[in-house]
Amino acid sequence: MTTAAQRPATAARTRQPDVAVLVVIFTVAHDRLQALLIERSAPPEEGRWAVPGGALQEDESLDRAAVRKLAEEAGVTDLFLEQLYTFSDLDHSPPQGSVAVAWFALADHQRVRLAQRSEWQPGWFALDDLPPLAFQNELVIETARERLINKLQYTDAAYSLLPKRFTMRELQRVYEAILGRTLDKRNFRRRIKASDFIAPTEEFRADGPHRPARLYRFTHRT
Amino acid sequence: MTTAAQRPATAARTRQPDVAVLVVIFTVAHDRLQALLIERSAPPEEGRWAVPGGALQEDESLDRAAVRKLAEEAGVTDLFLEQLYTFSDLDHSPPQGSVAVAWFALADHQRVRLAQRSEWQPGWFALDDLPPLAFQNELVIETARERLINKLQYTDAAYSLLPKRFTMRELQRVYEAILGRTLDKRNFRRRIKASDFIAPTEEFRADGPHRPARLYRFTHRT
DNA sequence: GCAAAAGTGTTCGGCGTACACCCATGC
DNA sequence: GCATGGGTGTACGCCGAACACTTTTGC
Repeated sequence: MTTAAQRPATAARTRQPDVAVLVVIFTVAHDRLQALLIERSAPPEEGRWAVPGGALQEDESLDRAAVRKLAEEAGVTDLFLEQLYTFSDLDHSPPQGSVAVAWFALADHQRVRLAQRSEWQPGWFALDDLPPLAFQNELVIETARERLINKLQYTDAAYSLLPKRFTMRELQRVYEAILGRTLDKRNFRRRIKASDFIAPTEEFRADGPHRPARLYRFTHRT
Repeated sequence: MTTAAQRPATAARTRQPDVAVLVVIFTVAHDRLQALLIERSAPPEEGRWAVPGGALQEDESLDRAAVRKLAEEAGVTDLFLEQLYTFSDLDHSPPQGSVAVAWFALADHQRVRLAQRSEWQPGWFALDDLPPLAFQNELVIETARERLINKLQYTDAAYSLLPKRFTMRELQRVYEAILGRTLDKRNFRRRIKASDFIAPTEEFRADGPHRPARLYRFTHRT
């Protein structure tokens, strides 16, 4: 026996389950980690909020479906997007077998342009202040948050949460919002500088009665 | 818009793609990391080998499908099994949209009882000596190997590769086979003992003209 | 000149790594 | 008594964490 992809026609007693793609879209705004949610204005689970998602379109690969969702809901492309986990039976209503492939994305809040619709309006919610969610989406979001915290330790994933030029302090605030704790300024700067993820520019930004801050850029992407 | 699981009937221009479950089953035998493969005795990809898998059965969740596959192919239950990644279009034959949810499992070689069939015979292959594979299964296996190496660093995943009682040397050989390099005996023992994954027993095993080895057991599982 | 945020160095403990010898046994 | 694998301790470099003061600017 082998996979359906490998031998589609011969397996006994199978069915073709629903396959959905979910995209947890994170941003950091007002020093808080936020997720994009959409209000369900019709049953089932009417009035609750849910992670953006939808069925796989015809002849569409998973990655392209995730990219499409991101463009549809947040009007952005070309940012951090990674597969998270594939959930089964999130609606836990027998008969079982529904499959939802969850992804998570990181978006610079300033660049996002939310979809405008008459129904199913989207909105940002801080992770520590989520509304009632549909379909066990708490689980999906929490899984995404854990992965994000992990990714942050050893990748430059944060590039996707900030504009092209940013100050060290802004970067630190992003890290603090995600990790949910304050960081020591000196240790943070040393660690980040040693990481090679970012490089200094010759630009500075003055925004108050204090010394202007040097601007940095990510080296790897954007 | 929301997930198919969440709103199955309304998405436009969707299809129900094939959903398969793949299980990469690893074992360590003869000091080598090996994977279970099945020979395809019919087209497509006849004569090539593939990771065990099959279509999701009716009303079956992904986890149960993976557990079932493991029992069918290797005759084992109750071992390390973790979702790996969900691949799209492994057969890369348009029309696209096939979905394969890959898992990986670790099995004690001594406990495995391979399925006996007239066709589609299974066999073990060392990872550094794989036969020609079907459907980009190299990618699946390599992804699994990377995850396994990672898991080994900070979990007790190896519990599933060894019998209930084992010597330090046996454990070290398992680690060495997976990591692909030799380890320092003293450092290995210190690190493992500090990890709390294992505990010493009062049993010893004598198997040659030398000092008998103390047997250990995993604390967390088995 | 003062308020406000930017920027910078040192100390310490834990952890991974390198490395060499004695111990218990079977024959 | 010797060959064979089991079993142990120390020194060092790196990294993350704790911690306080000086610099530059606007008003």
